[in-house]
Amino acid sequence: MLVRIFDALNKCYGYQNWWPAEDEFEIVVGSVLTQNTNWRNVEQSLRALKEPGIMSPEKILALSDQELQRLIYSSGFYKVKTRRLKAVCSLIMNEFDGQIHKMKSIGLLQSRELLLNTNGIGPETADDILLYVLGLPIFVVDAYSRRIFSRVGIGPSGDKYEVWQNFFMNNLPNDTELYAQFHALIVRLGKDHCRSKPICNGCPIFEYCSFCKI
DNA sequence: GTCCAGGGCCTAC
DNA sequence: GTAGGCCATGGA
Repeated sequence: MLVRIFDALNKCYGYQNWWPAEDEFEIVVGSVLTQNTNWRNVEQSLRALKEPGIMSPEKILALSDQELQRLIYSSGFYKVKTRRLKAVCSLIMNEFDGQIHKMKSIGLLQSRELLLNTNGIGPETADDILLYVLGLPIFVVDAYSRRIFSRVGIGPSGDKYEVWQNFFMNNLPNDTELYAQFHALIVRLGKDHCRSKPICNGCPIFEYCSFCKI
């Protein structure tokens, strides 16, 4: 069922350029800034960091909190996100010589554990980094995933992250590219359809979705 | 004016 | 272990 839904979304929307970024560290920064925040707001902050050439862990750590807060202001929660960005930058500098891709050498489970023990990195942000930066096969669960597949009527009950992650990973091939594209397609679908409307005209998964058919 | 966005932490029971 | 409050801007 999940593979068929993936195919339907893929056919409808095609390849999603996810995650748009010039380098791997920019994805890390974006994953923190986009927490509960519209991507449009995040893009302003990413530009504010890139234009003066500050998009690196050592340069971000060299900024005062006030300077960093000003640069990421448009992303909201700018005080907590300043703390979180510096925490993940410190991790990258202290453990991986400033190069996030070196984290891959310690394996998926240890990488995930390390990220989850970092202030401001929860399960979704950790999995964003594992999947889109390190290219490791792990499924990213978000609010859209839960909402859409609850409405389709095939998702698990409750909203525990690991339960939902297991639901996807136990019913899909263990494939980084598929996980990356599926998550992107789910977000795309979530933006287009099934937000609050009781009927989703033209929804690409209409035939599978009990919600659309109400 | 209200609602929500590509979450996570902290505190109180 | 979990429900609720909090963090905050910007567009619809």
